[in-house]
This record gives sequence, C-alpha cells and structure tokens, in this order.
Amino acid sequence: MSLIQVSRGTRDLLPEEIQYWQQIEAIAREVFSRATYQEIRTPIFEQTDLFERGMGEATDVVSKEMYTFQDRGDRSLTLRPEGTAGLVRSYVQHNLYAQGEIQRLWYVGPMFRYERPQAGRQRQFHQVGIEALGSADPRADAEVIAIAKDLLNAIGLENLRLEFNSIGDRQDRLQYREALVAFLTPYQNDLDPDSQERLTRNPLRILDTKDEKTQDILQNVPSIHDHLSPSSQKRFEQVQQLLTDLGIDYNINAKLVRGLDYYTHTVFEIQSDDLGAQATVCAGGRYDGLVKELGGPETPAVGWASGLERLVILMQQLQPPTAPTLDFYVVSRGDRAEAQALKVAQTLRQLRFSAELDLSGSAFGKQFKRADRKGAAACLVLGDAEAENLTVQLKWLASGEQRAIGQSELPSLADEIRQQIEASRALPRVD
RNA sequence: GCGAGCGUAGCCAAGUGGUUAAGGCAGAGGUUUGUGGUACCUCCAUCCCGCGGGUUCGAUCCCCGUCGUUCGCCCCA
Repeated sequence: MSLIQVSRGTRDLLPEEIQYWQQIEAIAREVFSRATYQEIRTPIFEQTDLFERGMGEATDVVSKEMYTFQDRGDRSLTLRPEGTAGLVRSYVQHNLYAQGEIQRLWYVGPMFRYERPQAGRQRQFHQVGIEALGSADPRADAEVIAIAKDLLNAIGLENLRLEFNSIGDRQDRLQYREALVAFLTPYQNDLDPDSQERLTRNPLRILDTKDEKTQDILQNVPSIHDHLSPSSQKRFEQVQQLLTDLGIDYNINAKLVRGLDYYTHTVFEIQSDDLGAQATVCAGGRYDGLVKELGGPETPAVGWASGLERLVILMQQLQPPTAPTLDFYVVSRGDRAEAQALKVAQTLRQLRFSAELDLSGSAFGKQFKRADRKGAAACLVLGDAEAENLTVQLKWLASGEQRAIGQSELPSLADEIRQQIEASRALPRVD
C-alpha cells in the first residue's frame, strides 16, 4: 500500500488544532482594525522577478529557498516566500499611494520556502503581518511595533523579548560594510566557513552568527551605530524614545541585522525562549527603498510579519484545547421518529441552538451514552409514542429531569430553554 | 544542502534472530431489545512491525538504500 501523504514540510490542521488558528486570526483582525489597518489579499504566486528584485538576489531566501516553476505559458512564477513584496507590488500597481498620504494594511496567509523542516518551521507556513506605507515619521515605526506587542499580548503571550536596532540608510550601510570588512579581513582564516563566504557576499550577516569562535572575533567589532549619519542617528533615538514613552521594553542589539536586503533604519525581532531553535515570533523593520525599487514613487514604509505556526505552538503551551459546547443531542428510534428527529434538529438550529442528530439507529441506551460523551446539555428524544402525537421528550442530562413538549412548542420555549442551558452548564451533575 | 535520533493498530506504547507481536486510550457490540456517565464481558495488527533490497535455514529485530518524521546547522516567521 502506498498511501498518499502530505508533502514534506506541509501539514494538515485538524479540528483539534484549528481553534488556536481561528482565535489568533480573530484577535489579529480586531487589533488591526482598531488601529485602522485594512486587510489586503494578494496572490499566492507572483512573477519570480518580483521577489528577486524585492528581497535581493543574494539573500538565502531568493538564492536557495524559493518554490519557482514555469507555468504552461513558460512564465517563471514563484510561490511567495513572504508577504511584503507582493503587497508592495499591489500598492504600486493600483496606485494606492495616490489615495492618501499613508496606507495602513495587513495580511494573513500561507508562504512557501524550500527549507528543511524542523520545530516551528515548515515549507508551507503562515504569516500575519502589517505594513504602513507612506510615512517616514518615527512614530510609524513605534506604532507598528506597539501593534505587534498588542497582538502578542492579546493572544496571551508573555516572556517575549524585543530586540531592536538601526542599520541606517544605504549610505550608512555601505560605509559600515567597508569598516566591517576592513576589521574582519585580518581574521579571515579564523572565521567559520559560512562567515568567510559572507565576508565578500554579505558581511553584515556575519554579525549574527551563532559560531562561538566568530563571535569571539566580533568582540571588538566596530558598531553600526558609529557609522550612522546624524539624521539616521536621530531617527534611531527618536524611535527609542517613543518606545520608552509607550512603556515598551526593548534591548538594543547592534548585531541584529536582517536577512532581506530591503531593510533600512529600524529593524527588530520579537523572540521567545519557548520555541527551540526558532526563537523569532515576529520580525520586521523599515524599508524605505522597496516601493521605488518595485517601480513606485519614493515611499517610506515600515512593517513586520509574524509566523502563525510559532504563535500556535506558544499558545498550545499556555491553554489546553477546549471542547466545543453542545446544546442538544437528538435521540430517535423508529422510522417515523427518525424522520421527525431531523426536522426537530433543524428547528433547533434555526432557533440558534447547536444540535447534533444521532444517525446510528442504535438502541436508546447507546444514543444517550454518546450524548453524554459529547457533553450535550440536553437530549430531545423521539420514539414511536412521540412520533404518534408529535411531541418530543426534553431531557436534561445533568439533572436527569425529563418532560414532554409538543414539537411545535419549541420556538415559543426557546428563550426559557436557553436560560436553562446556561444554568445547567454552571451546575455539577446529579448522581 | 549538512549532521544526529526515530518509524510496531486511529492515538500512546511494550517486545523478541525462530510456534498465536504485550498493554492502555479511542472505537464496535453486549450484560441493560424506550433512556446516559461507574462496573463487567466480547471484538478490534492472522500477505504482519514505513517501503525496497541484502545477510541468515529463518528477520519486525542485524546490514544497506529509500521515504517520512523529530531535533540541530544554515537561514528564517
């Protein structure tokens, strides 16, 4: 037997887990809309060029992690590895910049990277993110960070660290890059192999290596902060002040750089200790050059993305899954009764009760056993006698009390029954 | 792409180079053919221990490969 299973690095979200996803999505919607961010949905695949230009061809994501394919028209398409590039493409394509000085947008959806799966990392994974396009105001930086924190707190996560840094503008970074290479070149042969490779390709990335020997060498490395222009330095300080004013704790991390080329000035990560090796639950920063790079007008922007799988892992550590509540379990036996039971179940649902219909046709005893296991508040019972006179037995499972009511009485009794359901949930069961 | 561990029923899980591969949960049926939660009984891997190949008289157990998975590296959310 060769059963077809999910592809490597993808997985099914089964009902037991999905409640966490729905909870996060609901909270995100609420938090974002309160901050006047609007949802945007863009395609899951885009032209490959978009990501190459947007994220930088030398980045790992672009150079080795993209799901790229030719379609039947021989176009090179790529499953989006992140959300920002597509969102900015849409912003430019639809001239959203013409509609106002700032666009606040959010998105959620699947992203794809060809990587080796491990804890908190899938090939198809999901991100939720926000972007504020059109403002260079440091308050925009602080706002998006504050919203990230609001979201994570609303989900119930604590013990998170905000790592914060400025990597300046292009000029600052070019200068710093030279200084960095000048500093590291004498140690070239002592660096770990990856870092040696990066020395020519992307020296800033050496800073956040986990290799201990390389980190030792980096003890006295020149700081990016000494290479920020006065205006970059000022921005950096302003954002810090705003965060402090908001009561948001942060840790300035001069070695925090990010993997994508488009970042400028503010970069940050929010990390958790409870995730194994993949500590980052939310990351982002400012990207003042990206809109122009993708053919739009010079437009400053700032945003972040958060990995839903990682948020779900943390949530599952905090709250046990909750079973859905059930108002009614509809029990029936006999041809006429069974037919009426379906109608009764539909009536209950139209009256906005939850109701499960037992379809087994097994003995009443079995059906009650199931009702009990499902945690129903009450049963409606139909047998031959009830079918005959169009009644139904209403039985409360906690107390065992039972009375006959007419099937047509259900609508007029709905409010009373609803109150009793509330009450019965609060009561311990009677033996 | 690299390294290490793991792969026995729907789930958890014991086990052995050789007759019927423990146990638990879940599930089905029954004791209780119109009334539930406990208890008890029965059933639930008999081309079979991920798949393919090898060693062996004989492999679920040893070896190789492969796929999957877990954790880590790289990188990232």
